[in-house]
Amino acid sequence: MDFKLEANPGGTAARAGRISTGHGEILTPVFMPVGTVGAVKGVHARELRDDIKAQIILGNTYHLYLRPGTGILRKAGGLHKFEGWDRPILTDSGGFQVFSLSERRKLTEEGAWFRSHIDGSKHLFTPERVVDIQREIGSDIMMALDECPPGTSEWGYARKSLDLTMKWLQRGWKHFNETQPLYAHSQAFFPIVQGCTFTDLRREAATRVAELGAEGNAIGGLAVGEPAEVMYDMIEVVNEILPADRPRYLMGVGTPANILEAIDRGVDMMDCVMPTRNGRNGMLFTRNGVMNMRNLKWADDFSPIDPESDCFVDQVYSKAYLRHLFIAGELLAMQIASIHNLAFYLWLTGEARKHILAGDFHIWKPQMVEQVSRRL
RNA sequence: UGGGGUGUCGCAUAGCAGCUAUUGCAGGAGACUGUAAAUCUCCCGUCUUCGGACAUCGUAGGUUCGAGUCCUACCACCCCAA
Repeated sequence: MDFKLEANPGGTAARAGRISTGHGEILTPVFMPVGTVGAVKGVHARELRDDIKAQIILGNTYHLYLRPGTGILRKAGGLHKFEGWDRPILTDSGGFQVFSLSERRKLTEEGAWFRSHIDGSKHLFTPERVVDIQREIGSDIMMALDECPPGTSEWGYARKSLDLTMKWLQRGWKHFNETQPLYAHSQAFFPIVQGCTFTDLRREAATRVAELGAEGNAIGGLAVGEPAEVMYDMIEVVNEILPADRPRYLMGVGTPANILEAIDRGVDMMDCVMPTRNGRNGMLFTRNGVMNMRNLKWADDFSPIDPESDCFVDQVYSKAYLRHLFIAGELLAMQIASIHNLAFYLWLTGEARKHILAGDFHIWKPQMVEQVSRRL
């Protein structure tokens, strides 16, 4: 993997860059659609490529390990072939499941024990095992195993948690360097900065992560219950330390406004389930604000979903029709909403890139933040 | 024209003397941030100073300390005979 910084204009920490991987280039800043179980829910590969213009998508180690299992993925020749996606893939390590499945797991120094949410069986995720599984998945970018503590955690817990994450990081990094890819493309390993909402812990974590010299670095443990302003502060603190010549990945963020604020603070890559999950639940993100498509007010609004978008679904379908599909419980409603939202997120990060390259990002951003935050 | 049955918030249901009338659907709104999520929460008779207040089980009477629940009449619908 290689990263070229193309623009880093004054007046903002925002930057534009270019990541090359064994599955092609990624222009940054970039939003990465989430495809946890080997599928971006409700969206197929041609829509991802042609309508959404996705450059890279996610998969999840925990979910793919449980089902279909690494045996099947190896037989398939890796996740790219299995799911029919020939562009880059990034896999999360299962670290987020340490957070989201907290009632079903137990942490030890050795690793994280999970009781499967599918059949209740017990599994141990160690920093080494998680690298091995991601080798079998064949993702272009793999993530370190970490503990993602809630945003409301106290300093004492955050301290202990960070120590564990750092120990796991050393082991995962060592194992990554001692193992080889199983398929014919290279893989990168991204360490993750934790430290909750505490500046001292974040600085320490960022310093130690930077020392590894990985091909890219991630910021985790944000947008998990803390106020947005605190999240922005933490991004700033961390990005002052993380190397400028490597991509920075902000994990799991966020709303369109969150994404613009993160880019403004020097973040290059982001992912989030919001465009797909909220889309399935009737919420549309647009450049003019947010719409709840189930609301009565759209029942007779026959204007296009997004008149300014050149995305197929935005031009062809009306708001009234989409509302009808949601009220009728039709699958198509969720597909249209997911495609629209992802296309919008990719448009937004693409537009940010254009304005960074043009040198007027600092003017464009505040106005766009205001626009996308409206409730329609 | 006889005989039998049934009427509960838009629809469907539970309740068959004990105080606050159940549940589902439909309808309205909100939530969702490295996906256990096509999920979850709230509202859904009227008024409210959000503490409550007042109504209400086809209609009208009656029995009873107390009636959606029992009795009588009427109305409506359904079924079976002609």
